[in-house]
Amino acid sequence: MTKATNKPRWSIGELARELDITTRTIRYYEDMGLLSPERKGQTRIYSPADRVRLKLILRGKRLGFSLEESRDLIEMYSPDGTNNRAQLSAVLDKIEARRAQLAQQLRDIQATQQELDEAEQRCRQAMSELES
Amino acid sequence: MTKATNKPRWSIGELARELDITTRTIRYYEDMGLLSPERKGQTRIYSPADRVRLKLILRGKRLGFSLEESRDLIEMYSPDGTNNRAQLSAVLDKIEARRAQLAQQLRDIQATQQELDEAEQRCRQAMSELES
DNA sequence: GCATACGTTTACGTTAACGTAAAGTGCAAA
DNA sequence: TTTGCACTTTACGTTAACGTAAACGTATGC
Repeated sequence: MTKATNKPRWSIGELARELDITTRTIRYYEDMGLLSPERKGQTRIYSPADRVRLKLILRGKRLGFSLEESRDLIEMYSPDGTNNRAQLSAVLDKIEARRAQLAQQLRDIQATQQELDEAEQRCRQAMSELES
Repeated sequence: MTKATNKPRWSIGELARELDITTRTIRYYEDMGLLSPERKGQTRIYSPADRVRLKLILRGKRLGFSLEESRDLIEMYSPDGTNNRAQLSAVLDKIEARRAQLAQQLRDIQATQQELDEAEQRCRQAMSELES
């Protein structure tokens, strides 16, 4: 027996509103091969999986990734046509490389946070010294 | 008495080689108002402070910041023409906003790291199952 | 029947962040 | 002196990631 609960679907406009992007952007990601929603006639219909992929892309953008990089990442998550040992090994290498990049970004964030702390200190100091 | 030790200086080529960027890039940052090195005649001469600013820009790039954003950040670090209370208060607001963004990026990194962990698990699992 | 709202494709426009090439300057070694 | 290297300016070219506009289908309410 299959589940009776119909899975939720979204229109392009609904997703755009929810994620605060334009429909143009969503269609562009599809053109770039990052999404491939179902079609009901001409109209695009997005599944929960499509929505997840879209959110992953937006998360990548917040981290400064290019669409190409996000596509790469998402492909690592989904175990699709990766069957032979050489391919799996290549994926492991890619994962390791990404990990190194993320570690670098983490260090960069921490350094920036610390400098913001110091800047705030100096700022508050200047304000307190400003009171005659 | 002033320090007798002459402070180190760099040519544009030296900095480019050290930081693995092109001289074009460094000049572009100057055009955008992110750097303003001394000149000896026509030739640019970079101080340790210039070098720090350049490194800050590159760190910003690794975090996906635009040059505009990096310029903003660097201005927060250097307490230049910020004298009156309104300006200082505005800087504090900017600092807070940056902090929020960095916190979001940190969450994004952690989520990505975790998904990489899971992807690696599945990958290794697939490899072990591949041994007949 | 017609406006309104949503969807579609096609296509040209825009911006940031450089790349690349041309043409010239200044100095040091051969 | 000329060759070569590093520096300079000017200016046009390029790419990613969309924005924007035109022109068109389709359903829904009045």
